[in-house]
Amino acid sequence: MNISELSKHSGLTTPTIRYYEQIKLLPKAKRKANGYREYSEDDLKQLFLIQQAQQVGFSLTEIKAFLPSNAANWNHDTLISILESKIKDIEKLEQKLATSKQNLKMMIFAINNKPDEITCAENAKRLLNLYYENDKN
Amino acid sequence: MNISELSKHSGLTTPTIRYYEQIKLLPKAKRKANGYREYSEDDLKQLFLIQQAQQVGFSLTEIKAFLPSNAANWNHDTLISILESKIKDIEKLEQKLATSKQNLKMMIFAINNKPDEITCAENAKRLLNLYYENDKN
DNA sequence: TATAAGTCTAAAGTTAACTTCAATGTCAAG
DNA sequence: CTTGACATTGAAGTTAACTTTAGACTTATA
Repeated sequence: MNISELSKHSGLTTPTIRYYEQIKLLPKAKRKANGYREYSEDDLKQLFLIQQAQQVGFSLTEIKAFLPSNAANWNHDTLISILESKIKDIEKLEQKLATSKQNLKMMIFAINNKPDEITCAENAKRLLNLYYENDKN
Repeated sequence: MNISELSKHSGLTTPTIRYYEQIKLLPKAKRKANGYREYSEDDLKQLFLIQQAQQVGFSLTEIKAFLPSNAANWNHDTLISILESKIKDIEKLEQKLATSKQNLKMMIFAINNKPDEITCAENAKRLLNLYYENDKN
């Protein structure tokens, strides 16, 4: 497929795809006789993988290091340990998300139950404290 | 406390703290007679809150919109709905993290169980496919 | 066959979130 | 009373991840 088709399927713009090739996040694309890039399903899969990794907070540099297409450069144990450390990263992030969610729920509760006699400014301060107290536990 | 003390407690550098004031993520600091900024515990709490929100993927602009110190500008219902939408964002992200973690575990499994007869390059392709198949479910 | 749509490249521009710099002022210790 | 650590400002520089621009070539459509 041409680059615009890959763009449509992947949700990335064509300049972004070319940029990814440039920074070696994608292998150098095969070229047709006319010089146009030619892509396969595998490229599309790789773009999905990249996007997913990116959405959960990995930088393009990190992603590059752990793409299957680079697997040939790795030794087995290094690879496994990289993957395992990524899992740990994710678990840390999951923990943070859980805390944040808790905090947000708490703020909603606090706002809904604001004592009538306090002002907005006082309430803001109260919320900040609530939020913070919750973080510590 | 002085800015360097706030820096130490919060883990942010002093230029970052001044930068946050500049972009109004922090209220304009009170000044001592000599012109030095003077901070309170509340500022520290706010910095923790900011860092936490940032770690789970919110931009500084988003964070600014939802800091308790801005609560006075909001109306009750808008505020609640912002908070609720943040919770939804977090839940989406949690979903993505879970998928990614699954994928990583699968890759580890696949690597450990690589059939002896296939080459590294073939294995890489196999991994990419495994990864992608897993995403769809 | 002309004109629009798609592709190419290299290079410059953009945005977020900081960091670094330069020039200057303040304070605490010996 | 000077030396070193800390503070101030405004402005310029940095990095990641793109996007936009410009100029040229190719392909599909009316």
